[in-house]
Amino acid sequence: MSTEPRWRRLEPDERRAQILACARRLFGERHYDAVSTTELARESGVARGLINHYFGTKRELYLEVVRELMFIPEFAVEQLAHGTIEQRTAASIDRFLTVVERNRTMWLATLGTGGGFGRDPDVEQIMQEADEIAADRMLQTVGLADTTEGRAELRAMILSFSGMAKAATREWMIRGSLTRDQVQTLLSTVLATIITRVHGQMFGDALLH
Amino acid sequence: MSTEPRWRRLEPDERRAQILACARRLFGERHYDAVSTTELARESGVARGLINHYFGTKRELYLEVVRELMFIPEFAVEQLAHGTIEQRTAASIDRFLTVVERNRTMWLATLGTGGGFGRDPDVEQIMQEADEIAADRMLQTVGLADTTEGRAELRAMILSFSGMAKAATREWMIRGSLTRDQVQTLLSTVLATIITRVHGQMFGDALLH
DNA sequence: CTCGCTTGTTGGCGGCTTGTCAATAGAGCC
DNA sequence: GGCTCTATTGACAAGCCGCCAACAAGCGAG
Repeated sequence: MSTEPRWRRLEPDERRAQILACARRLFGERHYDAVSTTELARESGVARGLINHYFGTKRELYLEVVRELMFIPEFAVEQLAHGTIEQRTAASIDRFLTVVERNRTMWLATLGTGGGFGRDPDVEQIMQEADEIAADRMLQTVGLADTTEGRAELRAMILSFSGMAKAATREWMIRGSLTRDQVQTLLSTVLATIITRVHGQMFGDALLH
Repeated sequence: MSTEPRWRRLEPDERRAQILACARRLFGERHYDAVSTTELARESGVARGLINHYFGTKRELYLEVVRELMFIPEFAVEQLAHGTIEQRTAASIDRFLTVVERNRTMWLATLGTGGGFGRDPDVEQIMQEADEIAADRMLQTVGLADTTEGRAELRAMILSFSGMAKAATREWMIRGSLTRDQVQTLLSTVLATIITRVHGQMFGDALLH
């Protein structure tokens, strides 16, 4: 009789990726404790114990999924260093929205609740790191990466701004209460305002041109 | 010998509130599945089964906590209908920050991560409802409650704005990267910009005075 | 071709979790 | 005191998770 193996032996990376993909799907459609490791294993076509072997804990697997989702959309950073502040912010926002539009599914997944009760320090930290990377990228894109005066404050305000960017894209893509053009106008106007008026008012406006 | 009762019989509302308070505390300091109903019951000084009796499910108890946290800070809505738009937004933001500062703990708990993977439709919906109430309240406070033209869009933009408000208060209260005054300047300037420039540009600016 | 080694993978055990439900016992009322 | 109502308990069954010893896929050496 044919002795076909009962299971295939995969490279760790491969198996890991396979489980991770499955976890991404399940955690994407239901919340944490409505997904059991038993189901996770069954869907992955794998023994339950293997999940612990690769990720230690259901929770760690979950965090891995979050981490993966947050850091993926690293769109090309391109210097748009010419033009007025208004032009630069407009171009920057346009680029941002295009990327968001293109990675729609992924982006919606990372959006989640939009400021939740989560109260999960680990998730919180992952988000924060991702946000900071995004903020620095934004500073760079607008061509203010090497601002010295009030740099920390500017960065903090960009971080705040990104809270609005998330909420606005949600209005656009999920609720449909704003069009893309309206979001474009809203975000670029506000970003320009933050840089010129708010930051300018606080620290003088040497950085405007 | 003295026959003191082994447990006191309380009014349903009272017992409910007691458990809820305890749940608020525990869910506040640890994430969902790190809190067991056993612990919840022990801390509440109550049998485990009673939790199910009152809330049905651990998860429903959790959602109840979220709901309570989101809707509590209903600060007095006071018409600030005089002054320029700038003055009104400034006053409105000042009021907002004062309330936040006063209910610091509560607010931080509701803040959470600021746009998470949560992926919990129930929590999501609760947040959304709370946000909409807050947005309407904001419209009212600034004295634009009865705007007719582009009302839906204005509301959507206020909702987006509240994403920034949350992020900014986080920068201020948790990370300390902005002072309260800076947040005040940032938020009121941006809010005024949204109303006058952005909304004004889209729909004409009949509503400015 | 076979043996043997490495290590990816399994399967079941132990402890703990959660929802249910019949039984229990506060506390107000007559 | 006794009766009733129902808030509350406690134990039970099902299921979940982390652990770990045993198993076997696949590869290289002889």
